[in-house]
Amino acid sequence: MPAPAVSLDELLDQLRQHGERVTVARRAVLEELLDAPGSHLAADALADRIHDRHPDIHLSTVYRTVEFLTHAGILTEVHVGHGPNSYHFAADSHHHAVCDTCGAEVEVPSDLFEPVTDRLRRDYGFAADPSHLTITGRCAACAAAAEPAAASS
Amino acid sequence: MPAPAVSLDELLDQLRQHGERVTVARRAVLEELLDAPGSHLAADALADRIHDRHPDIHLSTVYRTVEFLTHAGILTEVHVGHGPNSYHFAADSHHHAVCDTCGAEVEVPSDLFEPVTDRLRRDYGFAADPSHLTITGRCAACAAAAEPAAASS
DNA sequence: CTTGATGCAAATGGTTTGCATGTTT
DNA sequence: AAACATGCAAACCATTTGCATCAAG
Repeated sequence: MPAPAVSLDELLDQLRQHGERVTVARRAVLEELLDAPGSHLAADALADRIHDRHPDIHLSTVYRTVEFLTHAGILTEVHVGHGPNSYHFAADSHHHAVCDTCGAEVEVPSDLFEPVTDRLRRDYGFAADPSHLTITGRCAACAAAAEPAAASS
Repeated sequence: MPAPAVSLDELLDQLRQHGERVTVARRAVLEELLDAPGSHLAADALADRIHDRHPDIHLSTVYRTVEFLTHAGILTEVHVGHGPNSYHFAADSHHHAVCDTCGAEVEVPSDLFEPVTDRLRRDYGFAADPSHLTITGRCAACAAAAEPAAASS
């Protein structure tokens, strides 16, 4: 289980050192993300959690904050096939495989795409950034349920 | 250059054989996709092209049509990082690497993700379907422009 | 005090949907 | 004629933005 690679204080210091302001919203976003299961949340879900303690923090602020933190290199924005984007710490590099059928998420190591990025660089000079990627498909359970016939003999 | 793997008539027959109706919109969508550069278009662009000959075909119909054709197994829906989804023939399997900076698209062979899908299956039992994936990053030109310093020595 | 972040509401872009009508079979 | 696809307008969702206000430095 990948523990958060950094602490809240470290992150806030990192901001201050770059001359960026530490605001309630920024602290709140980082806090919630730090103790989110899997450390990744969509803006919507993030706002919901933040509202428990800071009912005044607006969803648009959450959007602006994750955008800011992403540009600051602290967060990574992940594009999930359909569904909203989600955010996790850039330091905690990993990918997700999301089941189209049941929505289950499998966390996969960050080097999964190495063969892909290597080949893209070698063959096309393309510097791929797979950090935004989410793989879709069928999880083990759903795959088994979907093709019971194919499992025989 | 990957020529269309199937002809319009074959596709229409395929529909008829499954008891599905052949309509003006379906024919139009298939026609435009067949002669689109790279054989992939977003719903919006698809509608624009269709409007040249069929100004009456509504954008929502295009959406319903590509959805239908996707479920019918004829098209594949591709999720591009930001930007709208695009559609291409399922038979013409390939992926795209899209440059974050200039928007250039590199077409890459369909087996690119094989190491990824293999590993997901082996390690997680996850039946990945990479056909919807688009890789983002920097194309050769933009990567070179972005890091001139790193190229020295 | 100055710059920059936030709340709110309203706009945006992509996509979906309800319903009456038109088309395919 | 029956079933289904379509046009249109309106709804929807995720996200962005303008602007006046507020807070961090």
